[in-house]
Amino acid sequence: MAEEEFIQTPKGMHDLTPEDCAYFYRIENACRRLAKDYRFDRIDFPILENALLFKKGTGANTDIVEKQMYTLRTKSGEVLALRPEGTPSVVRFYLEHGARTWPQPVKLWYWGPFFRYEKAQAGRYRQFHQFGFEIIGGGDAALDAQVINLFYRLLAELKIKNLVVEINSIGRPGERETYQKVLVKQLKKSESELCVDCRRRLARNPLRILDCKEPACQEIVGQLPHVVDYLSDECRQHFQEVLELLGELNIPYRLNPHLVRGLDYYTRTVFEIVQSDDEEKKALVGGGRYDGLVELLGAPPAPAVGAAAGIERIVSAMKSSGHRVVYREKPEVFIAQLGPAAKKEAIKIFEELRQRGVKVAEAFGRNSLNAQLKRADRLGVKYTVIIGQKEALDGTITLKTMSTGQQRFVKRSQAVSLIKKRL
RNA sequence: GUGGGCGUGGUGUAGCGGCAGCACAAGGGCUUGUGGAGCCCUUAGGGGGAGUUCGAAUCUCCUCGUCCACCCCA
Repeated sequence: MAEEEFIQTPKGMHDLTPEDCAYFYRIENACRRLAKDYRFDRIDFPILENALLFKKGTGANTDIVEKQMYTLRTKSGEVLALRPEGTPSVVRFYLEHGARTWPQPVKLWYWGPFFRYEKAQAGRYRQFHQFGFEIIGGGDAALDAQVINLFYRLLAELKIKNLVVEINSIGRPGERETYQKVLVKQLKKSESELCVDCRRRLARNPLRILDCKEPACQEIVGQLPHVVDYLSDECRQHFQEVLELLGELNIPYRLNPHLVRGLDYYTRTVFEIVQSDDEEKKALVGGGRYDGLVELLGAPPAPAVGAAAGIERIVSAMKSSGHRVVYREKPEVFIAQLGPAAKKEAIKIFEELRQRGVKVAEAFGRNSLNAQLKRADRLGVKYTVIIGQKEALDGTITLKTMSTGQQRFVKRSQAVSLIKKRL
């Protein structure tokens, strides 16, 4: 590729090509539209945050914080982190801007790059993009349903096929602990039959054993009680209500008793929206309720629910669903010119047409008419305006209809309105 | 973080120890002012570094990147 060392993107970082940008733009437009409809306000927050925000918020023992966070120390000794996710920042924003005094609940959305130091794979990058929708200050099950609904409609609008909402409730911390204890007790009995990883998980993160893929483990897991059996009446009812509302909204969901999310702050509802084409299950959206996070970050408690979507993953899902985004509009008219006097005229007529809303293309950097017409043909324009020395002197243009090859002289003064009329 | 696969012009690929080839794309020409078909020409390549060898894209090692699985997650 290069004689000398060629500098490439760092591992796991990627460029967005014009095509990628077109997809991003398409997705962002859909977000904006739905944000408007569901009354979410857009915010942005810094890419660098105090590292403590994530240690406290996301959880110091989560993989995201423990292993995947880019942290750095500034010259003055502050410890900052490249944001690995958005939710703690949204809560920080809520507190820092006194949004507790705004009409509740506060509905916010964001969009931007996030960073996690992990081994890159398809759909998993070190710099990736997410958008998220969060509702803070409301505990009603209808809000859980609204968040799920919003993301589901968004993906459906982007024509992504085979969408399913996977949902579970993990209750409140106390209930989860009780469940976890039961789990550990039961699993200890058959510890020797578990895989190596799961034996390790038993001590560190027993809930993770639930979605181990080893057949031996799955068999054992199949006989275990579910979290939902350990929920308080309140939580169970909340969950029931969420499910009923999803039913009312005709959202296809699948109860997944093994769905446990990796972040500490989740309570009650947890969900993912997955695209499942033959065997492969790709999570496009993940989220849930996090009633404890506001308090965890040092404010009077406020319930909240939200979710985030991986934009790169949505793009690949759109592509695999056959949704192609056109990133360059087809022009209607091409301006070809020959000679310096003609070029002056050409650049003016280009501008006049553009101002009249005509989609116009040119190749001013090219001087052979042959090459210009070739370009016009490739672009598939309906008309080509040809201006040469002769036209420039006569005050005319040549208007060529590409499909038939016919051409006629038109007075320069009438050219623009004539073209406009004939398109 | 662990294990494995793969890196050849811009893109997709062939050759598998002996002249680096093809297709598409791009630019130019055949046509000094006329596109589409055709023909011709041009640009451009083995990720990087060491080693083995008379000779390496091809074998070995290192390194970088990428992909897959695990892990985790968006």
